[in-house]
Amino acid sequence: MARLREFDIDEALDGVMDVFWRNGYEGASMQAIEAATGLNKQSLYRVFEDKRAMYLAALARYEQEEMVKAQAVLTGEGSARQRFQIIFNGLVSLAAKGDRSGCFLCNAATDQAQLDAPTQEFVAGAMRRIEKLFRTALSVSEPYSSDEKLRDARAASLLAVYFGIRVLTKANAPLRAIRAASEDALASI
Amino acid sequence: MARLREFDIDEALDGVMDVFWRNGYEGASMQAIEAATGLNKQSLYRVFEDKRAMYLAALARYEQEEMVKAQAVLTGEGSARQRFQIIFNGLVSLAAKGDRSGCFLCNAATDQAQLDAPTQEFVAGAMRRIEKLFRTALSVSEPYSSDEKLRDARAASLLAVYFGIRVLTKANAPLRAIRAASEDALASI
DNA sequence: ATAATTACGGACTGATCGGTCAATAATTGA
DNA sequence: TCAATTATTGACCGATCAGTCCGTAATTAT
Repeated sequence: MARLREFDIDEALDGVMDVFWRNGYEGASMQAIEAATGLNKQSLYRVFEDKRAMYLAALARYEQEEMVKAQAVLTGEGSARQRFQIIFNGLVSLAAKGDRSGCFLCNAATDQAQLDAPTQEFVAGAMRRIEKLFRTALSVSEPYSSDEKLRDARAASLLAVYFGIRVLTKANAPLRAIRAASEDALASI
Repeated sequence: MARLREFDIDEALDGVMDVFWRNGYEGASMQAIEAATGLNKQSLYRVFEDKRAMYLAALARYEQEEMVKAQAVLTGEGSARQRFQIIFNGLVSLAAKGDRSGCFLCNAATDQAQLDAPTQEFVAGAMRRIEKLFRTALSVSEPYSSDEKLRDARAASLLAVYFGIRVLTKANAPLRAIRAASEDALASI
């Protein structure tokens, strides 16, 4: 008995995500979000409580999209090293292509995690989920399949290298450094 | 022939740095900077062109302070591994103490590097300088003293782990993960 | 002392911020 | 067809933003 919404929420979220990703929470103006989504503010405020809710929803969408991709690779075929090779080589070739957008989750960690409790909770949770996925991927190969302790340590270490590479990328570090960090990490597996 | 400035620029810069460090560029209001420095806006604008100049000056001061400390350790005594042990253990105990402030340079990389050219240039430069310092530290021990290629790769890798740990810290990752990443990195040296 | 100069601090600026309101358009069930 | 409901839109809100102006205080050379 009423008019139907004309836009798709997930499509709009892609625009919202893009603005927050590039500009950070405070740097993202509602004006920019309107432009990126092609929607009027009010249409967005009907769906989301406030700017903060848009941010969290965008973060959740980012994680979901990235996790699907990562999961496909890390729970797919090949040895543990081969699986991580796909992930890390992906980072290197992204940087090589000139894509310096970095990682939205990583941005959220440095930008908002210490200022907003829900963001902190979400980011910490997302990182735990990535870490768990890393562990699962390592588990398919020796010595990780038999040494749980080593597996967990290596998963944490790979997580750190992963975020480190994304920071280096966003800082326009030379491709050489990004490639070296990636290859060194892979060699350790 | 004129009145003298009553405050110390570097002391003021510490306050400025603190606000930008915690809140990011856009999240830092001049009002907050006034409160943190105990100075009136106008006193700051007499010294710095604008907010952006304050940000860059704060970044420069951060790098200078951190580099002095890092240099003392990394060009000091002990094997390469021992030197990095001091650095990485420092990160772990900082996190253990509940200090989740992270790294200002790392924040700047994710927050402003892609939005402001001077910031990007500065951050990229600072990272290059840290990388160089890492190389120097590695050079004192075998096999790095004889294998330049391995040394450079390891320096880049350690740089990535370093920033990764700082991101994990700011995201309130469990101390266990931070410690594991640190120990794994040290074991690789 | 006084003239010259500069620091200080609070009032002020226009612009933009996130968020809301109210008038209008569209859709639905009855 | 019409009553009810919701989406859309642009105007609008007070607050805050970065930055400026200007009257006053302080300092120094003369």
